[in-house]
Amino acid sequence: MDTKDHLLDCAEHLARTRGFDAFSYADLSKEVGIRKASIHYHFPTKSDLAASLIERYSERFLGQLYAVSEKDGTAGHDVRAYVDLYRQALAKGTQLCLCVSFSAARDSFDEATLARLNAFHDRSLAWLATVFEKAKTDGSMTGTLSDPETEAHACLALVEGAQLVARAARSEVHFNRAVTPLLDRLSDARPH
Amino acid sequence: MDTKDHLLDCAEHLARTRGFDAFSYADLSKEVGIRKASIHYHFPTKSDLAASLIERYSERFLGQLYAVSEKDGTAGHDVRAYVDLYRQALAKGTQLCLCVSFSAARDSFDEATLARLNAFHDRSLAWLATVFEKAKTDGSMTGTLSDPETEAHACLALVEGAQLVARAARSEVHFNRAVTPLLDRLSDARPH
DNA sequence: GTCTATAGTTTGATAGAC
DNA sequence: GTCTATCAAACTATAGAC
Repeated sequence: MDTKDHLLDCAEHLARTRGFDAFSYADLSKEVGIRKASIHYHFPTKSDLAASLIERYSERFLGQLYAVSEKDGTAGHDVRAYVDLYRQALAKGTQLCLCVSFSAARDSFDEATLARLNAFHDRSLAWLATVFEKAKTDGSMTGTLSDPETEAHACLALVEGAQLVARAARSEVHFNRAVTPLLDRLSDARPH
Repeated sequence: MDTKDHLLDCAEHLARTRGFDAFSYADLSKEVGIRKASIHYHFPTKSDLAASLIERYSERFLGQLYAVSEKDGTAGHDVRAYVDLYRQALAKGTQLCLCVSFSAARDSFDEATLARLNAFHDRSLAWLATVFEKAKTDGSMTGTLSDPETEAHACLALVEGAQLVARAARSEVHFNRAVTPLLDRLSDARPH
């Protein structure tokens, strides 16, 4: 079971740097240190690997979001934590988060994996909507004119796009620049 | 020269739907109606094809942007036209624009193609910055608190992310929802 | 669970006829 | 310019020994 996790770790790294369609079992074999055939024992097809990757990523990431919102801080704090997760995943401009990588390769996946990808986005949007709903009452954000669901869609698109463009330029600065107007709307905004 | 354009058209379509790493010369051959070997006459390597694709796309898209800003309308009008270009490229949730597709596959390209991709983003950002600069004086946008370059980064990230997420869900509505807060800041905003 | 060996297919790319 | 024919390499996946 330890080998399986190691395989998932390396496969996730390859998917986030090269893209899911741009790495093979041979590449994965080299990174993990076992033979190609042994990978097929754990993940019979690459499609199985994709399903396991998005499932693990989704649980892990959403778990982090729920941990943030359980802390009972301001909505501004929650939004900042959300943006921080995407900045961390960017890894100084070298990687995408798995959901951005998988979104780009969406036509390569089967229905089960696509369903999990869509479920991840839906649950992210639901989490964000509750945060923006909270912002309406705790006063931790300024200029929240649109309804919470709409703000949620805009926030998700912003961080995913910021990550994509920043990785293309290999520049964390591009990410920070793109999210500045959002972070500036938080009333507990720190100087930058 | 007509065959070359036809090849570029089909290759662009494949890159924008499946991804650059997920189509082959065999796939392209079927769409265009000539044999694989004939494609190599026009584009000796797939790397040459990538370079031609991003060059043509960049000239075409930036040409459309300059045509918009030459019209001497409000900044609000320019931003709306910019968002419209990305909505059109989304094709009802079925395609990405080439720059989003290429950004995701960036590690598959050589230096020349990467330079053209980065140049496209830089020129887009420059165009957007002049638009947001104009917005400061013509009063066609509300709540423009950040400086023009920062607003440009946020706008680019928003439309690219909105397109990526909307295509993943095969839903134009996701795109429209994500860009609503931006469009609502335009003083000539239409009801929706 | 991991290995060697290999099947069967597809990949990007080339040679040479027309 | 397009074709047929072909290449070597890489691909996903399987069989069977250990």
